[in-house]
Amino acid sequence: MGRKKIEMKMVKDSNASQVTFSKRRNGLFKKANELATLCAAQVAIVVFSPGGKPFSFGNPSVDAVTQRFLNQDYTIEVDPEQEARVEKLSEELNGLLKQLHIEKKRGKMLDKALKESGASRSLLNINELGYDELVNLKAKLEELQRNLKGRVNEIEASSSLLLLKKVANEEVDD
Amino acid sequence: MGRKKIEMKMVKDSNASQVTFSKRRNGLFKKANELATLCAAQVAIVVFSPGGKPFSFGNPSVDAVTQRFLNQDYTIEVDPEQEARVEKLSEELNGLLKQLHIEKKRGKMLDKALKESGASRSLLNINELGYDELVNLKAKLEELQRNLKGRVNEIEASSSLLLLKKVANEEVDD
DNA sequence: AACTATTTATAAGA
DNA sequence: TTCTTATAAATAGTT
Repeated sequence: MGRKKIEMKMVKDSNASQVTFSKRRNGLFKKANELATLCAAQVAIVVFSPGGKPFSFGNPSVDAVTQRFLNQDYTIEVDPEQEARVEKLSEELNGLLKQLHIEKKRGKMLDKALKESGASRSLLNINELGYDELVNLKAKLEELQRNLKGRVNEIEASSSLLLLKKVANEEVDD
Repeated sequence: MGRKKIEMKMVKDSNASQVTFSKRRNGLFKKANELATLCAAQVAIVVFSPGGKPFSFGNPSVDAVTQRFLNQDYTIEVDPEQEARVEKLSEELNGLLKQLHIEKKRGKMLDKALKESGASRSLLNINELGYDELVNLKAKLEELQRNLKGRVNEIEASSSLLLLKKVANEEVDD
């Protein structure tokens, strides 16, 4: 759909391919969003770029759709040995969760203390910054934002697909 | 893209909606296929129709994309020791999921054969004995998944705090 | 299911 | 990267 018709299956030079990927990924996600909005459907998409970076779209969320897949479950055959391993894994994960919880609390306390002691001072400092310094700070914040956004995408996609994997093995059709 | 422009978010009469859903789902999957073919990208899509029926698209397969996601490193600023443990747990879980899938397929085949033979389910000792255990395992896996999801959330929250703190510090330093 | 009138997506180009 | 534009492709309403 453009200046010329393109044939399928070409691995153009990586530069142009990157542009095409970016455009078409946006298009795909837009279509998915329209499908969800227009038809009250639930949609989850995960894409790996040629460079290996993950992207995801979900309505209401990748996770929600995933959960729904999980719940339309089938009978499962059990192996007692497996059951024991799963139990062990659960315990280990619980242990990790406790540690993480502790660390998280510690981080929050530090953050809170930081804000209380230095918040107003920081604002004053910002006012005293020169133009170049402000530009610098802005760039840093933007980079931070991009990094965090990408991170969140990856985390969501990873955890969601962990759930998806069990059930989405065969393609379903009318 | 049609006779008239349509506004987003309308729950038309269920009949027309069904047609729209079908058309657009096909379009979405086609786009996904083009993206995968053209850009050597991997794509996985799952859709629930308004009627609640599941559809999926995958290239090279939903399962393959899923596997790749699983093998990704999505930890952030965790201490190395924990990171190693989580990695190990992920691998173990991955293995369990594989086995689970195999067992699930076997269960389906057995079930199908059973129905075709017309035999009563209660006559199948092995299957019947395993049922409670199967339910048990299913519940445990779901719990495990919830735990893992919670852990990812915590990692995300922790990293956010760390990053915010870092910026605040840089801010003061400047 | 097919058929168009239109809208939308996008390949190239800037 | 972002925008512009010519054209291909998707699709809403119709038959």
